[in-house]
Amino acid sequence: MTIFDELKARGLLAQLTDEEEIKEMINNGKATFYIGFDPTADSLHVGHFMALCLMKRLQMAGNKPIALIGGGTAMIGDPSGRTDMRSMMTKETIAHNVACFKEQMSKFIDFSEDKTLLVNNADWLLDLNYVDVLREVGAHFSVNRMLTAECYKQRMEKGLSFLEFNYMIMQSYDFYKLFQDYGCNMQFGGDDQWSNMLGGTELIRRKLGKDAYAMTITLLLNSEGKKMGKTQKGAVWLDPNKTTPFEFFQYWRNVADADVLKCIRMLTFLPLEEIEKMDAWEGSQLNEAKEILAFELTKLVHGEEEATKAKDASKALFSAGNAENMPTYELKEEDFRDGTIDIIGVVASAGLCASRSEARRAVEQGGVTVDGEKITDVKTVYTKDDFAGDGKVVKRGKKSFKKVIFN
RNA sequence: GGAUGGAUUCCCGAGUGGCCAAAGGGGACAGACUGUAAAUCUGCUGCAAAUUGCUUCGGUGGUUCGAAUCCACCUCCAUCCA
Repeated sequence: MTIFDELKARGLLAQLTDEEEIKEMINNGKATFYIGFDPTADSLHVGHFMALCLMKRLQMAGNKPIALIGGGTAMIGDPSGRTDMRSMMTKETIAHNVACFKEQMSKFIDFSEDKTLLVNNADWLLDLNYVDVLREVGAHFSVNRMLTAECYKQRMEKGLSFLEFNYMIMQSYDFYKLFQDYGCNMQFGGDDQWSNMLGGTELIRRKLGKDAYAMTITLLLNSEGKKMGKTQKGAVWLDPNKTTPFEFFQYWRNVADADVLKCIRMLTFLPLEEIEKMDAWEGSQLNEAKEILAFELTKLVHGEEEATKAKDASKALFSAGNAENMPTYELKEEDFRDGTIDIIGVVASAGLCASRSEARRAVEQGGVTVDGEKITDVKTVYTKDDFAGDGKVVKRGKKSFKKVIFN
């Protein structure tokens, strides 16, 4: 199976400028492509992960990848897919994020021996001269045309600053620059980047009279049409300090029935034949598929050892096993008052609830369990000895829990 | 620069002197049912040493016994005019 067919079968391809041409190029390893990552946070998330996987797949097929970190474009802020204005980031924040991105990326992509090029568009964008850019690049863009682009249309109602309006031009310039300096003839990105990417191919055609191609990856949406990889608390990060391997595992373990197969197909490297077999699964059998998805992804992101640990911890929690790999909270001296701590204090201190009020509610509603025993009396009190040794397993709701100890 | 409308809790949105920790909806959380899914039903949703106290309605001052609500100034947003 060719790489193109595989990408297609996995449902990864969204829009292409020229299907036949792109197919020919990537199947034969003739593409030098780039994917841009704007450092808008200090960690990569699932969306970036998909792009990195694509990079890897194409690289394995002999194509040459360029990872572009948008240290320059982040100064502007991409309005695509946003209904409100991005808050501007300080230059210091961006610099810090760039460093974090670089480090994380090197875990997924091999940058040795020029296998993958890593560039930062701050290196060329920051030195641009305003008037020169207007004359050389701005002249090739029609405002009328730009305004009809989907990403701006959405913002016409809520407001769009001139700063953000220029984002497309900056990204187009990136492509033009990479085309000239590195022979980069293709750009990949999320589907929300489509208009920005077309800007680049068009700029290249107008300025150089040459063809460049663009292709977008399907955005990972759940059955309700919302972007996946987001929780109430924010994104699902790849940085284990921001989203622990266990939380990461649980996120995928808990996806809806309707979304499992799609996720497995798009995110994992499992062979398509195996995935096709799972297609026949239904009902509670899908639980197995969810576990496979969670394990595979955790393995890709955090390594096999962490993935196994997360799997064991999850098993221990939901089907009684050993509590060895559970997340643990160690009570501190100041958590106790007069040598004791009430159940509310335990739940709140361990971080299972954001406040004591919330913890109180959880207990009152019968959502708190200590060592498998439901606690409904808010006045229940514990001593330090209760948490000695192996401590106690405190659960809030079905899925939040911690082993609480005191030494 | 001018005119008008606006800013309320996680989000949308009511409230226009006391009955307001603030209607209603969404989301989130918890319970029941289940398969760690979905749907449905119920509860709950500012904080705390919790029949009470404290802090919140863009910001700062003011009027008043009492302000989300009235006044002044400021900041930001939208629409129209330039």
